Amino acid sequence: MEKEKPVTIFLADDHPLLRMGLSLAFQAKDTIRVVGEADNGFDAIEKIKALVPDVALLDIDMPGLSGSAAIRVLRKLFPDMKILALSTYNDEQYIREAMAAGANGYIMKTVDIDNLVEIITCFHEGREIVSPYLLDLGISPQQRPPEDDGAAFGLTRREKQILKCLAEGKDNKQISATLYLSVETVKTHMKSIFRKLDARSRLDAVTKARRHRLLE
Amino acid sequence: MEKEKPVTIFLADDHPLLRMGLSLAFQAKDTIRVVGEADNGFDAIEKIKALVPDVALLDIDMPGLSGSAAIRVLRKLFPDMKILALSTYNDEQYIREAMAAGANGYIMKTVDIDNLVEIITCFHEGREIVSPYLLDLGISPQQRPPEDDGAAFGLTRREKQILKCLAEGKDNKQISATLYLSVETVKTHMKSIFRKLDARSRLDAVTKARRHRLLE
DNA sequence: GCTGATATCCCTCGAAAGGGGTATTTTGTT
DNA sequence: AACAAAATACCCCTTTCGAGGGATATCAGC
Repeated sequence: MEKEKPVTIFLADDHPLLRMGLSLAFQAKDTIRVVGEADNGFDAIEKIKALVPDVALLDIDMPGLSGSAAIRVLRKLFPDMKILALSTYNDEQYIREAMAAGANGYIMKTVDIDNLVEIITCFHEGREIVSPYLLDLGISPQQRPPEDDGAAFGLTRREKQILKCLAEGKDNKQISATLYLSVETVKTHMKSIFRKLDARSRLDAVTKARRHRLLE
Repeated sequence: MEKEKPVTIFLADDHPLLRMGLSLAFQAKDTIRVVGEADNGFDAIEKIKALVPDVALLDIDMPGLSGSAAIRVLRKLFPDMKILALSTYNDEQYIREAMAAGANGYIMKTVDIDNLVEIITCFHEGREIVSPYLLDLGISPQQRPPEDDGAAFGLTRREKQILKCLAEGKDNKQISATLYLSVETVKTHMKSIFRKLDARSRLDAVTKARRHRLLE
């Protein structure tokens, strides 16, 4: 049997402990080699551009640039790179978001290590793995990101920040404290968000934001 | 220098990868010895009852019995055990919840491994570590759990129905119309839901429900 | 019988939300 | 410099929430 080159993989996750777990799990396998790590989306993109690994394993929930946003960028830079989203949640919206951003797969952090290794090697061999869960949702991998959402909903930077706070369940007072604004200003922005999203309540706004992947 | 017995520690987290990371990090230190692991709250309680470690490190977000609920139970069984909550979120409410359940400390998963080791050894030596963050929230460790022993989430059928309506963005009036109830009844159930989920707003309730996969 | 859990309904009251304005300052782009 | 867009802040107002109190009725289980 010929000796194959190991699959090179890049890890991005904001939890050092988890990265260590992954690294060590892969070290034990000579078919996979970890070539780099990052703890946020920005860093991940920069390093991946430099390292060009076979596979990028990106956590969805990272500070700064989120995994989904990073995936979107990477998918444009490397149309053929195998990108796997890693996440704590099996939330349907998160999954759709990641897949829409251009991920080739979505993996739960509850995954067993051997399964993960198997998934990665299969991916590298060109076989697409579509879990029954993804099929249930009617999602198939390798979708191209729907023509750059640039327009979004015309939300400004500030409005997106506030929307994000909103999605975290904060009330106006907490949001004002988080962003160092007056409550009145938050209310003003909130009105703009509601108008742009055609939402009638904060819950409605968050639901619509999730649906349209505005939370990145 | 005399040779001390290593601190025995129990790990509970539903992510095998993270547990592996922790285990390996501790293996490198001869001052800490991992005596057991679990991937859910029920299992953790059973094993901890059998093993009686010096320190229990429990993830807050686990399927089945959550970390906070497990902490509450363990605190009653072992009033003096050092219990540390581990979490992805630096959400004030989560922190308060864990501390109220009887945790001695709250640790973010973004923690550096060396810091974690230091924290644990300090704890074992009897020194309480109160992070500036906890102080900001006016929280001090070693609080006794307030009797409230609501096991899992224990939502009733009706409460689940209302929670679902809530997640759809309905207000109390719409919910009452949907379920043929008076608004007052909806409010009563809503209060129960808030209490059980420890939510402070409807958005918060929905967020927590999503996180704990209560919406299906 | 008693108890506990569930479900239903009612009241008050202060705090937040939500909708309508207007106005100033900052920032970015012609 | 001129202009547009964004960000900030405040006013008014009504409705809805959410936290306190209660209360009654049913049904299961001991």
